[in-house]
Amino acid sequence: MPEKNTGKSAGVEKRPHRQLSIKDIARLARVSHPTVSRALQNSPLVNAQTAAKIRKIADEAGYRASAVARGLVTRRTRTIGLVVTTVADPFASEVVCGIEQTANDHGYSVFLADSNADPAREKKVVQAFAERRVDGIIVTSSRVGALYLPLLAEMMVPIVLVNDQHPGAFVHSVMIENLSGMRAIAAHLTKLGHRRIAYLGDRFGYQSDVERLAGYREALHEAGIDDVPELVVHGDGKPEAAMEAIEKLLALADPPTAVCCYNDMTALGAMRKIRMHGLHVPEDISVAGFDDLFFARYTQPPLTTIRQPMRRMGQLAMESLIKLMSGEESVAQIRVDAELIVRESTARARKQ
Amino acid sequence: MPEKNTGKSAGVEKRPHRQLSIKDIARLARVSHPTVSRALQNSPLVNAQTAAKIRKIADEAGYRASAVARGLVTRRTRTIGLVVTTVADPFASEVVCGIEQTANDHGYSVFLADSNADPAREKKVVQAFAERRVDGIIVTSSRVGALYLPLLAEMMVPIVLVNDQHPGAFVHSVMIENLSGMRAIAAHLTKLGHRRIAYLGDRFGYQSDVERLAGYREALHEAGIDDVPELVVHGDGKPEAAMEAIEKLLALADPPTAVCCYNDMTALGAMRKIRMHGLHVPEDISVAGFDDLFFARYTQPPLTTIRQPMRRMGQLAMESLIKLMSGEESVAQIRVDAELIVRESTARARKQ
DNA sequence: TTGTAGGCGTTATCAT
DNA sequence: ATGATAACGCCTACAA
Repeated sequence: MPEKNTGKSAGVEKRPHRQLSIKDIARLARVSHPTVSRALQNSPLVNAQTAAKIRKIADEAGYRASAVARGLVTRRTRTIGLVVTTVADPFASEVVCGIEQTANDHGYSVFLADSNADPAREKKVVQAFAERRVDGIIVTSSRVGALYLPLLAEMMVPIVLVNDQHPGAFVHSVMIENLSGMRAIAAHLTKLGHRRIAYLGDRFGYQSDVERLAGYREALHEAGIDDVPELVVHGDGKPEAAMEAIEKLLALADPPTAVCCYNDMTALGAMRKIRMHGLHVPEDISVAGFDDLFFARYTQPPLTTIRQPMRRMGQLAMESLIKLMSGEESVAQIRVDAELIVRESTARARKQ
Repeated sequence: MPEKNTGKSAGVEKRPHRQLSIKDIARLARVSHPTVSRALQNSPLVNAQTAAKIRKIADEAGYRASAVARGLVTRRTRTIGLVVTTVADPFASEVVCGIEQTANDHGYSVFLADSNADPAREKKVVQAFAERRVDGIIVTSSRVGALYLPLLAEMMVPIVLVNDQHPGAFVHSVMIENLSGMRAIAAHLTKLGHRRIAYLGDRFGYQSDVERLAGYREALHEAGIDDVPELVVHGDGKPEAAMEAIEKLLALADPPTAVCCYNDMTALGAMRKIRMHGLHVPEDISVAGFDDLFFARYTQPPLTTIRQPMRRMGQLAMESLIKLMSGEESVAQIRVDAELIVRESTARARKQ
């Protein structure tokens, strides 16, 4: 029986060629299937010799046990679902990389899904994960996290969030130290003699933006600088919006001498626009980022920023999830430290 | 029976809580399971009224059919494996994004795996895909493609390659028009009056590097410029190596007035190093990239480059794979056109 | 140490 | 139009 038609309307689909099954190996090895199963799992309940023979035969035959059949009976697929706003974002892709490596090292496969910050798509994606019977889920940098919670809760599987904008108290998460990170950047600028320091944020109200803004404020207060509302503007975490937002700053009667950007992507747009105005970084205005994406050291000038250990954060998230999936406890909120990286986009303030 | 211990050594693992099955829904709806199955598949073989009732009940109960059980019987998992050198690469992540979206729109889920260009890992990854019984595989920007072929061939599933460095004639692939793309860039430079134009390539011998180098040469020949071996150097497609490689060019007694870089990442490193030498782009030397990654428009100066429609290429690859998985024919080699994007990193050659 | 007999949750086949 | 029954490929009692 090589192939047979499924009888579907199109009539084009065919059943794929049949793979070797455990029974085929059993026949070849002249033992029963369970014995093959045991041998392949290195069970001590099987004679070492026969086990070796079976493994040899299975190997030569190119036999691969079906994870789907195994998943059906064990009720664990050794699969996780990874939701990300979009992989085409340098921050997300680094985190994904860390997650994937760790998952792989522990025998897990990962289903990747982009949500595009589209609630409808997000729902589809989570439902797909439910049908796939994933053992756990990681959500990275979600902007609509609030929508997940009910959906995800239904699935009855552990969930870990990475830098989520809506940290529910009851879920597990890995987050960067937003506040102290941004405080370090802002303090770096005050120490360089800056007094008019602006903050170019993400969308107003996002958790990480709130925390970073708070860090910026703390540093300024410590340096005896009062809040100046006109120096706080918001973009959306991407270069385009940053180019618009910084216009407001540059149009000020007394423009800032330094700008703390929400992240490196924002800094990228800010630096571009500054240049388009004929101004120079850092001579006319200092610019700092957050994330330390790969391009930060190659911008002109190289970008002073805060390093987030993105891969490490992915790894931590996956390790946490693995614990949870094994029924163990795991730290609910993991906070990782940020590191100030001083490059050339920040310099001493000119004498006013 | 809420939970029971598996009896594994650790003793910590538990069977996850039982999900609703088709039989549960059947009981609730007072029909047989096959009828539920049919109703949920919108089969015409079931009374419209009862079908509606069943769907309502299933929906309210939050029932999700198990894709793993379905996969076992249908022998199709509606799952694909996606191998990428590393997602933490802007080119790859864009392609992945296009693939994922398209897959999702067609009801496919994608397993993502990084190979890290490590043959051992690559093997593990492909074996995992085999065990997962993926219906197809896409490999993006592989640098060790040659290793795959035997492994992948065993799997008996369709394979599509995206910008692979070792295009086997017998596989399906989506590739950018490397030659004409690089020729367009080089021609753009000759038209600007440049005569000493360098080529800063990827690793020597890679298919895409060979093709782009050929395009560069064609353009120069058309402009009546002879080959100058010392003007052709190689990096590895990343900024660090580019910084080293361009040193050779800058150290020349008669350095080039323009450099065609293998890709944008290479250009990023090249521009940085040029600046470190106190030179300016494009006044002292023009620089061009290839890919049009997101940052290209934000470099200082913005980068002249060749646009690869990365998402589109991912989409094409996935669509091609879907056809193949359905047993249809599909174009073996899809070549997509590159588009010249002129920005500010290239300018007229100064009078010598 | 090994084999036998279930069952995991679907879809498919054959009755009815 | 629906229901009984048998796979799918594996794991896991339990029996031998």
